[in-house]
Amino acid sequence: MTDKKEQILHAALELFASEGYHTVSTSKIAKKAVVSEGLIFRHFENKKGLLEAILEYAFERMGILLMPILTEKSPIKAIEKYILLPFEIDKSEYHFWRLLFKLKWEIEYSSVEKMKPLIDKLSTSFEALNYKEPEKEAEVLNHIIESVSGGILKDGLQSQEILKDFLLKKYHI
Amino acid sequence: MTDKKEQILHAALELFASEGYHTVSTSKIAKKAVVSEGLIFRHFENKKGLLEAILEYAFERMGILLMPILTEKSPIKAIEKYILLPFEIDKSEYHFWRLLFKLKWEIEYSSVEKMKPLIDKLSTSFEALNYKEPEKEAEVLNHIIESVSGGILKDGLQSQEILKDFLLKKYHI
DNA sequence: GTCTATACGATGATAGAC
DNA sequence: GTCTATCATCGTATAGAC
Repeated sequence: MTDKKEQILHAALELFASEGYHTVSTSKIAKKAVVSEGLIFRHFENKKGLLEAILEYAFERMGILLMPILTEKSPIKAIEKYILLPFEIDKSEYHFWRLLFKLKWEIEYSSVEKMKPLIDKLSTSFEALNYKEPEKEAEVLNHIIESVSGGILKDGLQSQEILKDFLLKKYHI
Repeated sequence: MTDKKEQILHAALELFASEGYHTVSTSKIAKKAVVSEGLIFRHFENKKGLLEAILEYAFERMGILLMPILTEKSPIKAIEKYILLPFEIDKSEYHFWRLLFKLKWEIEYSSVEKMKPLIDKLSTSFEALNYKEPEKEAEVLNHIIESVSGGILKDGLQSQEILKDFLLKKYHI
């Protein structure tokens, strides 16, 4: 993070995440990153290019976060890990994930595609556990975790924490 | 909708819903409404005032939509009605609800408060049906429907329709 | 109630020097 | 790689005439 390009990326991430892409000006980003505004356009073609660089990084991070679930051999453990996911996110990364939730409605990106491997994993896990309709169980659990995650990012961990044990019990964990 | 004020409201709703509050300019709204830009500021103090007028209307509409659930005597029917809600929304009103989903992340408004009566209703319904932890069941169902609704608004009805019967079965309806 | 004209700051982006 | 200076355009908002 000693590099100015990194500084820009970092400042933009925080600002986009907390205030949204359209509301944040390049001038504001430059000030926060303590660089000249022009530099932003040298490193990234334009404002949208800056956003895309951040998104790329974000998706990479999401992949890393999901990896332990995708590689989990035990079906019950895979489901457990997914349920616990939103409750164990580090607070320092909230703004990071908030950005993805915000952008899902602000710009068009196919979250469906990105989540496909996860849904598949959950689906085979439920299948291994003899659930009647594993794909649908996977979709529903995904919906629950998605909305719980949104709740945590909007209103804080404590707003959802009571659901943690309840969900684990619900899925017999 | 013969009134120019109505025309502005209508145009702004459509534009905000499809493109977001911050991206849409007052000039664009004026063009779509076929009125002068200045008129917007006569009827509504400023752009934010216009948004608030729309939001007020939106919350009123949400109240109307939820009313049949809140007044439903049969607990099982109340739950059924709530599950069916996102699947039965008229396509012509999609942009309307999309606006609320978008704004939840774009500006700050307490969706939690607005949903309180619904959660309470679901909670007492689950209680009447002898569920062990009715409040939590209510929260989880609310999460499911919230995320399913989001899916429908983003990717269309058909993306979620397979879950309709599954959810009804899941809640023994 | 409605329109035209306009003020004026902010914004994304570029050019050129170091 | 980085900064300063600058620009054209857009965006919100106001004033005044009809």
